[in-house]
Amino acid sequence: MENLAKAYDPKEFEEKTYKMWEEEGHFHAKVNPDKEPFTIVIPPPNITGQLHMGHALDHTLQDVLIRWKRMQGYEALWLPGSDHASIATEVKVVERLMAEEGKTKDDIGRDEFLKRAWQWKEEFGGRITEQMRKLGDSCDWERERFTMDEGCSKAVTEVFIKLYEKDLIYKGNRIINWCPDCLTSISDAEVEHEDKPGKYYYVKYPYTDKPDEFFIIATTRPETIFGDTAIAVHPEDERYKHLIGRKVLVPIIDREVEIIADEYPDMTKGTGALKVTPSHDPNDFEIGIRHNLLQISCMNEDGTMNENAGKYEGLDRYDCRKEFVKELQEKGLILKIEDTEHAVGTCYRCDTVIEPRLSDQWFVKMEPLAGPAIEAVRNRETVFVPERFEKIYYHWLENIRDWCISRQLWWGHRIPAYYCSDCDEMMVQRTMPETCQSCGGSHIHQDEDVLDTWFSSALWPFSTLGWPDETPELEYFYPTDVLVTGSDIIFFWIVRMIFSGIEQMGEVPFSHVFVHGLVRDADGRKMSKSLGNGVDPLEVIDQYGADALRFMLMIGVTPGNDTRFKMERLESSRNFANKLWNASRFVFMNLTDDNIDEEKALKNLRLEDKWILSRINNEIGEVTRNFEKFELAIAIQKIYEFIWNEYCDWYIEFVKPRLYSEDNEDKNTVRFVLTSVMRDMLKLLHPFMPFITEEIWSYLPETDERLIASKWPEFHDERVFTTEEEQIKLVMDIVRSIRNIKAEMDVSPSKKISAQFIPGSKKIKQLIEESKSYFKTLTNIETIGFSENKESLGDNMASSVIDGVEIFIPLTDLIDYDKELERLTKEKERLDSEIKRASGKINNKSFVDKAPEQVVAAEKEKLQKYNEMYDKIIERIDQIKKQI
RNA sequence: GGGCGUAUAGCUCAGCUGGGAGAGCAUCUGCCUUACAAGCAGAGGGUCAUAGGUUCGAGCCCUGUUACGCCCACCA
Repeated sequence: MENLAKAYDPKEFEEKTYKMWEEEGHFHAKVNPDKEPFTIVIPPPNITGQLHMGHALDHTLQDVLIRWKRMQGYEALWLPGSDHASIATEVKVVERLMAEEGKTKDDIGRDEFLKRAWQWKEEFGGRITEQMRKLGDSCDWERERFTMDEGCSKAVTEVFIKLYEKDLIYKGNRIINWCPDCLTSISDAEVEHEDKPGKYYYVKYPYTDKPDEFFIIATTRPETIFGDTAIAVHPEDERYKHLIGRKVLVPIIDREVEIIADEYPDMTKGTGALKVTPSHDPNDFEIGIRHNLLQISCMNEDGTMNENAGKYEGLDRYDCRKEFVKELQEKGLILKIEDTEHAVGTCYRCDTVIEPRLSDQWFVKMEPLAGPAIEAVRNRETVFVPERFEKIYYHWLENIRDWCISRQLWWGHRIPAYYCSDCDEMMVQRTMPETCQSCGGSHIHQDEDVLDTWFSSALWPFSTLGWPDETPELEYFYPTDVLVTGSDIIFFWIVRMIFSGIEQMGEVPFSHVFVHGLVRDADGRKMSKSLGNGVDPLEVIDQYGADALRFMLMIGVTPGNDTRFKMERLESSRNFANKLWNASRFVFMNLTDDNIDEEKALKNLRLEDKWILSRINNEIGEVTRNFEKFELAIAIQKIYEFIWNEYCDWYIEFVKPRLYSEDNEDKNTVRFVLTSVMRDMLKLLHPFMPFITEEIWSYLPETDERLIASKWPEFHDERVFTTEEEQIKLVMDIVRSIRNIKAEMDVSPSKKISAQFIPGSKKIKQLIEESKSYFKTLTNIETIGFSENKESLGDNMASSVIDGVEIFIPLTDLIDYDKELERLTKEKERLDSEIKRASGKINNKSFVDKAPEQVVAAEKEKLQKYNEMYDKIIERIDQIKKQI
């Protein structure tokens, strides 16, 4: 019989096993009408990305679910791919271009730049998929996709045109979030808000008719004063009511603006009056629309001031603020300056402060799309796990504004809008028109902008399955089942996939959203590049194996909550793998090349055999239920405890003597039980620790299929052995009790001793009699005897009382009665508190009246038991006291 | 400003439907017992943040408070 290597070394088999799975086609899913599909599409990692701990967690969750469902007989598809990550990649390529060639993107032009970007994709796009293989991700690589491949791009154009034709996409001159560093617009979701210290500047605006009198407004952004085109006050504001309609001069530049009435200003904030700058503030923009105000922009796209700022032209916005405030102060136009703290929008990529900017952009009209998306979650077509994330989802959709989808970048899906250079006609269509539909001219050019990366990600669940073509894959695998993701991209991605799926497919893209938290460092900090506290999963895998990493990430976490990465946790995970490895080695060591006779074995099952079969059967039922409820941490915990505490610590120890005996028939039984239970536990563990389980599985006799392709075990009623479970429990109690006595009374564990029992019943006596061999192996009890009463047993004994039996251990050395008394007193006190608790309940009339019958009965039974044990302990204590 | 999460052993965290508080690590004691010292056996250690409430019964449900963390937000 072949056996495992002496030491557990994941390097020996992880890579090899993965290759074997892939070559044998286990990851590939195809349209199969005989099976139910189960589908997960991967959150496509950026092509700029490297595998980090967040991926490791995210992917392990998906792989666990996929492997489980595959074993359950589903046609399980885990569809992999990557995202072109428009802005992130563009930044990288620009950096590289500068570093290697000293050129900017404008130097080389659009076409050449795109060539470099594709080069980047070819070079680094595959990096992460190689890393995913190390982790064990069982993706269907034959179906790998990229958001800018032909099919996905076709889907993007199709969706754009469909939405445009439904008036759900429009082009408009609006205030958008502009990043002066990335030089592109970004969506609301891409703006992060940070509280930053700032100042309130109280600025004096002289009245046109009375230049010596001033109207005071407070602003945090004096540099935008150059764009002021009105002053707004609330129509109900008693302080200002009479001033409505009067005119003031914008300081320094002396532009005449009117004091207008608008509902927007908050009378309790600042001076209650607002300077209106429609080109530099979204609210002011709205006010401007309502009052038909001029839109004067005073900044360039890189955040410097333009010609409207007069002598400040060319100055950076913050330098301008400084200089301009200085001038105002010098001219006595500042009443006061107050410190304040206010939220500032920053770019999520480069952290630059966002400049609201008026420009021509493309938008998706959100309201008609948000409604159905809210409905779908309300009526449970899509369920969030844990549910609390639904609130976040609703809140965002209920307050949504139109989505700015155009980006002033080159890397991405170019907007399918074409313009006639002769007559300015705009044509939105799938391919570039040859002539203008309006004037017939042939000077056509395409819109320069590309689409927000998330526009294509939003289509991922169906674009990857062939849409807009009606493929069999789309028909079979859509809608998908679970979408696994971190809470940070609910807005960016989940929301947009849901409304896109509903709009384009008429059906939600997935039935469950399984949300997980962050992997933090040992001190609870977010892992980040700038902090340099990230732990590289590949290094971890190299050192401890992928199974240990996966196990660590899965155990002891609550869905949606963050987890900390601790080296000790990793070690204990590796130790578990090692434990399983060695237990398996032990089992194989005791097998022969002869076949195991299952039928015979089942007829000859002994107490512990039935017990462990009953226990694994129970685990199968429970673990499967946990899986169904996404309680993966609970499932893995149970499997861990079963393998270590029951299979290894007890069952193997129970059967050792049987394996070393000459009774071949009994050995057959043990071998059957050992391998049968091992088969089931390997199956239960496989989704979590695929490599080691597959490796061990391959050594099991009579195994003609891979574990990955084996059938998930099922609960069987005929494998429930309640009586045996109870009997084993008593045996274990006795063993623990004897071990405890030996340890506490300083008897060497290896010392062979005898034991005397006073059993509470004939049945118990018989059980103890039959369990002699267990006591011998597990506690070194050579001989046992029975007595009717304590008095007949003689002196120099340590003792213990457990439910149903009193145990006495004769000591060869002189017993330390004080120590013994101390031990017994501790036991007595423990019982005492139990009795107090139980009797308190039983004597409480309302408990007996109102609690469920079962609970009351159980409590009564316990109380009786405890009382009996208590009496025996007291007797024993008295007996010892006499002897002292 | 609004919303959410967390608070349980020295540390990191579980605790699934309300019914005698658990794990890993750390600590103490004893073991190289022919699967495993990455191990085995035994032990110690908790007023479950806090104040109320519901209930026969609360770590778990409800309300308030405190601390920490996160998300959202167009208060000049």
